[in-house]
Amino acid sequence: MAGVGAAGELESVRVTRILRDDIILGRRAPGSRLVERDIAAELNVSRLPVREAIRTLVGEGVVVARPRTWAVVREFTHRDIQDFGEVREAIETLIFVFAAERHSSDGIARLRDAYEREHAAATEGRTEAARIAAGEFHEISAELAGNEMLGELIGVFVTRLRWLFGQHDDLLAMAEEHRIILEAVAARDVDALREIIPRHLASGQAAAERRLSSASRSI
Amino acid sequence: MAGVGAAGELESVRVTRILRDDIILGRRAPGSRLVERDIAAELNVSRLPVREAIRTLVGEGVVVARPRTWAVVREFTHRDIQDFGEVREAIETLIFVFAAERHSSDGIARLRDAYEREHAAATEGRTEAARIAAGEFHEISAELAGNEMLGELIGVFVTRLRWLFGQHDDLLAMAEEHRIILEAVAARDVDALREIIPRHLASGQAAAERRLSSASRSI
DNA sequence: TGCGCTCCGTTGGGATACCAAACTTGTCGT
DNA sequence: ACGACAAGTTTGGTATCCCAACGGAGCGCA
Repeated sequence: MAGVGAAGELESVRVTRILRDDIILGRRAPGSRLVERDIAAELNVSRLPVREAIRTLVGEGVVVARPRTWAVVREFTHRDIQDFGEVREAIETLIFVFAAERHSSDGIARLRDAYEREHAAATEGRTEAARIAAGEFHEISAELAGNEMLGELIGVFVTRLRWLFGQHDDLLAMAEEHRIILEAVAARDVDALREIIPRHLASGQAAAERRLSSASRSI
Repeated sequence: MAGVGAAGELESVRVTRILRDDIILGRRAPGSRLVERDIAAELNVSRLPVREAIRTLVGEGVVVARPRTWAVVREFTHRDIQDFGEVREAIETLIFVFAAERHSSDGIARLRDAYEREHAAATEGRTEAARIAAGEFHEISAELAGNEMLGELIGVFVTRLRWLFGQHDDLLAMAEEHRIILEAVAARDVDALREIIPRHLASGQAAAERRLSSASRSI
């Protein structure tokens, strides 16, 4: 059965996406088991794509696997969130500073477009759309930074980011912060950015901490 | 034949290490094909561990794989090296600054030990030993930084690092730079570090650029 | 000569069956 | 209550088989 997945998409990619979404959306709780054979049965695929998917998610840092036992959805501690925040601050600062120094006018237009879509969605209460646009805001910024390694780096961390910080409550506040960042990038005001970014991230940090507390288990 | 690998080590890990070393040591040239079946035959394993290994190396950024074709050893451009250098500067600065702020006296002792071994090896012309000690210097620093995410980040980049920057010619100069860093970390002199690190990395950068030129092919 | 197209061998992605090693877990004895 | 042991579970790996997609060589056409 199944046989061919859908439209040329690799099964392993499909499975990865499904599991990743399950984790990010909380359908698979931190600490819950990821049993290859069970997941394979659920999704009507063999163990192979599931294995690939789990490896990928381990690489993305949201799954923990020890040899010869089941993998589990990673349980983050307050400490992890704090550590992650520190690293994130350095990376995001780098991105926006580079973006400020190197952007083209066309790039700024795209960034502004993403912001405006985010703002509109946030205003109208379209939660999901606002989050997607906010994500694009960051993606475009990484692109404007003109450093592909930075893009790869983000790629490794983006799942964790979405998982831990995807719950930013106050969408309007986030959009407003993005507006401020946007203007600073457009004005190539590096000094302002070095001050703004840490504050911007701090608010998401607080949301992540709260989220962890409410769902508290782990260590 | 083969059957059991060695002492509990997973085959996929063993294969990964072999391929990684092949790449880092130049036994597999940039652009050369990594054909699952061939490698499996060479190493007397099935295709699965080879697949895992290739995936891992893709994650480490030294192999490029597109669906349904052979993977190739990544070809780095001057641009890639420069981009990587920029990112590395930010990360390493973060590491040493955190290490300076948070280290214990015990940690400094270990760092000093690594430096002294590096210096001794460099003085006596023991190239390999000097490089290993230099690597440990960085590892210990990352540990002292007290941020596990930073450790994970380094883990993703360390292979690339070893590959691109592993050819630092002047071992004595590198050891001397590490001494300066060591003293700054010990003295918790963050400002000095923010000035030192970029200079430290620039010398390795130059070596990497030279290396790429001499082995020039690629784009 | 130079360009595009087709065809075929190659190659990875996946399915299936099976086995060994090792991790979990529950039980039993002290 | 606690530890050793046994049984069940789960992954890691091997061996095959099949298929779709890719790469390249060769062909034909302009």
